[in-house]
Amino acid sequence: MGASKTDHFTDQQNRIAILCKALAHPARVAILEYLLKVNACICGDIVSELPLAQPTVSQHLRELKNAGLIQGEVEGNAICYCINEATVRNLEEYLSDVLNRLNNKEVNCCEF
Amino acid sequence: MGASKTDHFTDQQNRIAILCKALAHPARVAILEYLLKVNACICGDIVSELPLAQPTVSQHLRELKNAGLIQGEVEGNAICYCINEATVRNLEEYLSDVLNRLNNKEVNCCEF
DNA sequence: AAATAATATTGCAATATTACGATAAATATA
DNA sequence: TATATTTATCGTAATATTGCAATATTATTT
Repeated sequence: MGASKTDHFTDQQNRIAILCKALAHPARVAILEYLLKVNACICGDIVSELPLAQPTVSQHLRELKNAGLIQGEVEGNAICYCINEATVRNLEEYLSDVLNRLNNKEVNCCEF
Repeated sequence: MGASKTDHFTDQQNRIAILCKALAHPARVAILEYLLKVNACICGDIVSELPLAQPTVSQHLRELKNAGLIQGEVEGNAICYCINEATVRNLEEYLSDVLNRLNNKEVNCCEF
């Protein structure tokens, strides 16, 4: 095979997996951090910041955009990307909830 | 290609990418949630909970374990898995930090 | 309108992931 | 010790991801 059986999982499980997959490559984490660091965020800057060719960066940007983690805006003949806060928050809140539920458990059996 | 250029990124960027990759499949998110829900955490239970064959589940469990998100303990002739809280917290804190830095930015240019 | 600049898309090769049947390994029980 | 039970590993097919050169697209400038 090679394709995952998304039908059998809940919408939330699929959504979290999609968000995580978008961050499952160090280049895409680096893009996120770069967008965080700078106040201008033109695609060309990202290309020169990363050790990857322009088409590769463009592909990574598209994956981040498809997952809703960033959004792009046409700015002259360049494109300005920035972080979509709400989506990052979704993932953060999910993990926060996991930690809360974990702490409210009577036993987390293997944990010493 | 197909292999990512991990050398060119920071340790943190690689670590975050590894954690996210471990959660980049709905089955592995489902495993995490199942471990959260139950107080016993036997591998066989996970297999019967998921719509996947036993070797496939075993493979997903190994990936979660390799990323440090869960740990397994021999329990008779079964194996008891549970969530490694510290690792989940690492990821949650990273995202929390991203959100903080985002809110402290003067401008997040594209965000209306 | 032609040339320039910035980003996206296409096509393709190399590698990784996903899934599972068959089988092995490890432990428990009769 | 033989058998059953549980989980891991191997082998392999199908699909996905990664990376980039070549090229297309879009917008700007001359």
